[in-house]
Amino acid sequence: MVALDVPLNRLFGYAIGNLDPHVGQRVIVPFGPRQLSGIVIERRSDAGEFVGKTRNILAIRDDLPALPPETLALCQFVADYYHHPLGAVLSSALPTVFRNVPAFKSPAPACVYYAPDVAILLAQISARAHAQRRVAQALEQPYTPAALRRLHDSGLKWAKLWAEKGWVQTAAESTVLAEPTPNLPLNAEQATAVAALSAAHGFAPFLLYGITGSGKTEVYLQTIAAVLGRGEQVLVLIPEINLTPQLEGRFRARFPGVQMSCLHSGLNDTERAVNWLAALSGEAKIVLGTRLAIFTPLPHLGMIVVDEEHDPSFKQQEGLRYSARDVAVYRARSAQVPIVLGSATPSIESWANAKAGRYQMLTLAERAVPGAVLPKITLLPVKKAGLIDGFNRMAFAAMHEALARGEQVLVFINRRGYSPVLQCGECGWMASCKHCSARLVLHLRDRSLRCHHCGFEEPITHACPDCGNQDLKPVGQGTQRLEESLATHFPGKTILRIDRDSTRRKGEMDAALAQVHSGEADILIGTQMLAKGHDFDRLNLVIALNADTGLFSVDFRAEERLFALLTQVAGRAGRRETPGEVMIQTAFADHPFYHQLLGRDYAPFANRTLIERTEMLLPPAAAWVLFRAEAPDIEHALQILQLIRACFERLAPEFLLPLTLNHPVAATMVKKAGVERAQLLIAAEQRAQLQRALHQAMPHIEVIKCGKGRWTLDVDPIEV
DNA sequence: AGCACGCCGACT
DNA sequence: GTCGGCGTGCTC
Repeated sequence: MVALDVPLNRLFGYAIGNLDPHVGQRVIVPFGPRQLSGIVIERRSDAGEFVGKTRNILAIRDDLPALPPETLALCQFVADYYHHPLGAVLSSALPTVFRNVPAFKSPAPACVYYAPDVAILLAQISARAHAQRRVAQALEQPYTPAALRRLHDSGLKWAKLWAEKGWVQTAAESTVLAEPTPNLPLNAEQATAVAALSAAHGFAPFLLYGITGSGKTEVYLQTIAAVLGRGEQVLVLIPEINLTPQLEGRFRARFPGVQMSCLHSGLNDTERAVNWLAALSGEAKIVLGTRLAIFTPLPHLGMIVVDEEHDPSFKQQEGLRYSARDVAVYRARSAQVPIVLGSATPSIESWANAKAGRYQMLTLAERAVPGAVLPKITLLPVKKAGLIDGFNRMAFAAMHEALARGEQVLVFINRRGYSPVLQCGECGWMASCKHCSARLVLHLRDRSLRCHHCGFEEPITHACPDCGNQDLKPVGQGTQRLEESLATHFPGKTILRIDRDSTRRKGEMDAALAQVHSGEADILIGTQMLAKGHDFDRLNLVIALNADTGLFSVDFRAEERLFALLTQVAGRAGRRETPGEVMIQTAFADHPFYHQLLGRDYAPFANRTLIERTEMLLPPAAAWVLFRAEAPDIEHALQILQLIRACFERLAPEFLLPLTLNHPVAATMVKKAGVERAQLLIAAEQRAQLQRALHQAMPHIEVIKCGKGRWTLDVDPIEV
């Protein structure tokens, strides 16, 4: 029986001929008129019902090792739980080389570049070649070609050039010579956490709840040292952000003699395959990667770490909609190893598990740097009359003071473009997208109106199409407009805007960050992109605008995400000894949310949120699945969902009774990229009840004829 | 998902 | 007379 990447929820049986395929091996099989690459799932002695219909396996691909049974079992679990065909799960879980019919050729062994004496190298490089100097400085530590390329587009080219001249040396990756960076001293809480984690054995889930700057990474590093000491492998999952190189660097510096495999979106297929194979063979002791890395085969797995476990990027939002965090917990249980979920703002799901005693909570409430204090948070009211270009006067005053002290200021606004709405002053018409039920965003820089949902773009309209009025007004504020108004208020100051528009091209983000670090920029304007991880030495004042938009969302998880976001934004201020200051402009200063944010303690917020969820039977107090349908018109989409709902209604009472069957409704944004969308929510108190019902209903749902429409299933959706 | 087969409109 | 539109149906 072979699993193939086709959207059919079954395996396909083939005759083996004179071949001897093993379970887990990759085979090439005929499938209709084409040839596909598949994975052997099972060997059966009887041909059973397929007598006369079976065709022969064409070839066994032994260029890649067979998948170990644990990996197959993990994929089978994911296929069952997320109701996705096993072949499709395998296809998204494995490196692309497994999908291709041509054989995989292993590339030349990896090497690293390093400068034995950085001073000599730097002396050869012009003082004005900032980028080259940055790369040269980095070569104090050994760098792989991939890491060099990430450092700078031409990083590898320069390193090769310097190697020819003898200033830089190469070595096989495994023979690295650097001294490990020393362990940082632990405070009492960190020491307790490291001791508990290092001593854990068997399946033991931990929630490492540590405030920003409490030194969670150091806890991971010292725990990992203990696991490596036992000769076991460690899997570290991290969110999908551009911080992988920093973390990778820190790990490599701490464990210089230890082979480490990175698996993230910055790698090409070959690099990915090589790292994956190193993990499978057991050579790589540390695997550091984004959500996809959860499927990496690890014969000697000893521990799993999920850093920033609350981060939404652990949930894949298309195709196989799995949660890498949840799969990680399942994997830790089946492999009987400890797992650490770390966060300053844990997901309410994990919080509930800790409160119920299913996870052991480890708390880091102190900042790791002695004497470092938490930033002071102030709420500034937004009263229309008192605002200057969207700013409260106090915010301006604070900015003036900070700039006068020679510090940097970060203004955080989660809205790019010039203004989110272009409106007619006469009749109230607003520019909206042809293909989506959404407003067009005004981008003055390239004189366009753009849809942030489908990418539609058109030139700015100068007269109202409804009433002909020529006085169209931009309403509201985006990053570009903010940049413009701050330029007039702070003449002579360098303003740097960092959003998706200003960092679209490769390398622009790094260049912008370098500009911040070199001190060239005085005022930073940033969106979400800037909220995570980046440390700026001279930044002590952060101002957050329009935070309220997250407060009254239709999505019940919006508050939780806003808390995490503002905590991260606040983390940018005063990372060193100087206390930072965070000013949040809000029209709802009395809201309990802000009350708890000001307390700077996530626990009361999480506890209140958990009580609310329990009272309202929302996750994690209930299990949810969401069917989404899309079609050229909304009626068609709703009708598909109605047919799906009917499949549940026909279930036997033992399956039907535990369910809450809602009715199909139009999606919050009905129309997106030209298709109309609807959704159907089905809930139950227990995940298991929901799963049992789904397994009963799916065979009937799969045969529904959808015409021009289509449906998808999202188990444990995180966005509704 | 692909890819074939199949049955009706506008073209050299 | 054909080229080609995309509806339907199958893949061990």
